[in-house]
Amino acid sequence: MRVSAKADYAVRAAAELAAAGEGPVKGGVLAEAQDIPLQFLEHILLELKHNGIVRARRGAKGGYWLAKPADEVSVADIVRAVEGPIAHVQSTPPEDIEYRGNSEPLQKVWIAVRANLRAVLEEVTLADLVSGDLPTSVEALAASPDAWAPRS
Amino acid sequence: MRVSAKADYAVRAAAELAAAGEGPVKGGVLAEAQDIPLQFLEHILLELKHNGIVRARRGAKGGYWLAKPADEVSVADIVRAVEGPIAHVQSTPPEDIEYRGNSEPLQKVWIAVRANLRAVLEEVTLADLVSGDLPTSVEALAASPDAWAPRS
DNA sequence: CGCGCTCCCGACCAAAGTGGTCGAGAAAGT
DNA sequence: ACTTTCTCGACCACTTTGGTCGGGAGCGCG
Repeated sequence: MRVSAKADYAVRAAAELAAAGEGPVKGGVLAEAQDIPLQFLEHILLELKHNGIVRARRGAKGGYWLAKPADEVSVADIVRAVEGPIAHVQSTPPEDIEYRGNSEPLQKVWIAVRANLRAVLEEVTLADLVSGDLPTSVEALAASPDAWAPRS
Repeated sequence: MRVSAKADYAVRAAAELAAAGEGPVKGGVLAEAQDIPLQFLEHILLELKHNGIVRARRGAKGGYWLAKPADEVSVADIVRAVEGPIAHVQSTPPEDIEYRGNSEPLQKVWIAVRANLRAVLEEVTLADLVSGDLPTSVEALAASPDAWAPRS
C-alpha cells in the first residue's frame, strides 16, 4: 500500500510536461525542475512513452511532450504505466480472488479499496494538477484535518 | 499500490480467529482453514502478537486468540501491523513531502488517496467480516459494477 | 517428573522489486 | 560531420517478498 519513488517521479515529470504545453522539453530540464536523478528519469520517461503517455524526439531540439491533452491524462494512467495495475492482491486482480470460510466478504473490501483509489487517481488529471484546481471531491477529502493526521 | 500476500493472509487468519470466539485456535487449524503455508503463517501471527492484535499460549491446549473484541479491530490495524504505514510515498508520510513547481498540488492528491484508503480499511472490523455485514459505505462502493471492472 | 504439543524466533534462501548508474548506440538538427 | 538528446540493455547494491528449516522455550497432562 505504498507509492514508489518511480510513480511519484513519473507524475511530477508529467505535470511539468503539462505545464510546458506544446514544445518538446529536454529530460535535463525536467530532472532539474523536479529534482529527479536524470538517468533514472530517462528510464521512467521511456516507460511512459511505451505506454503512449508521452512522445519524444532526439537531437538538438529534441525532448519530451505529452501524447494527449493534459486534461485527458489522469494520475491513474501514469501510475499504471510505471507500477502496473492498481490494488492487486497477491498479484491478482481483486475480482479474481476466491476466499473460503470466514474471510469470504474480504473480497468486497479489496474491491472497495480499489474503487476508492480509483475515485481519486482516475479523477485527477494533469491539467488539474498544474492549474492547482483539483476536483471538488478530492479537494473535500484533502480538506479534512483528519486526512493530514499520522496513523489516526 | 498493491496488497501483499502477508497482509491478505493476516486479515484472513484474524477473521478466522474472530469467528472462533473465545478458545485458543491452533496455527495448523488456521492454516488449513484459509489455505496458508503454516510456517509462514506463524511468522505473521507472531507479528500480530507483537503488535497487540492477538495473544497466544503454547503447549497442548495452546493456540491463538484475539487480544481485543472483534468489533474493535479494524482491517487497517492488521494491515499496518504487517505492512507498516499505509500510503507512504517514497517511504515518507504524505504530509511530510514537499513539492516544487508544477507538482505542488500533488501532495493533496496523496493525502486524498490515504484518506480514501482509510475510509475503507479503518471502517471495516473483523466483526463485520465474519458477520458478512459490511458498513453501508463500503457495501455501496462494492455494489457498483464499475468497481468490479478491470482497468476501466 | 517427563513428555508431547505448540508457539517462538532467528537463520537461511531464491526470486523479484527499488532506486539507481554506466555506456554504447541511433535519430535529429545545424 | 558533429553535437545534442533520446534509446535501451546491462549492471549494481540493497530491500522486500514469500517462503522453509531447525532448534528452543513454555504449557498442560498423565
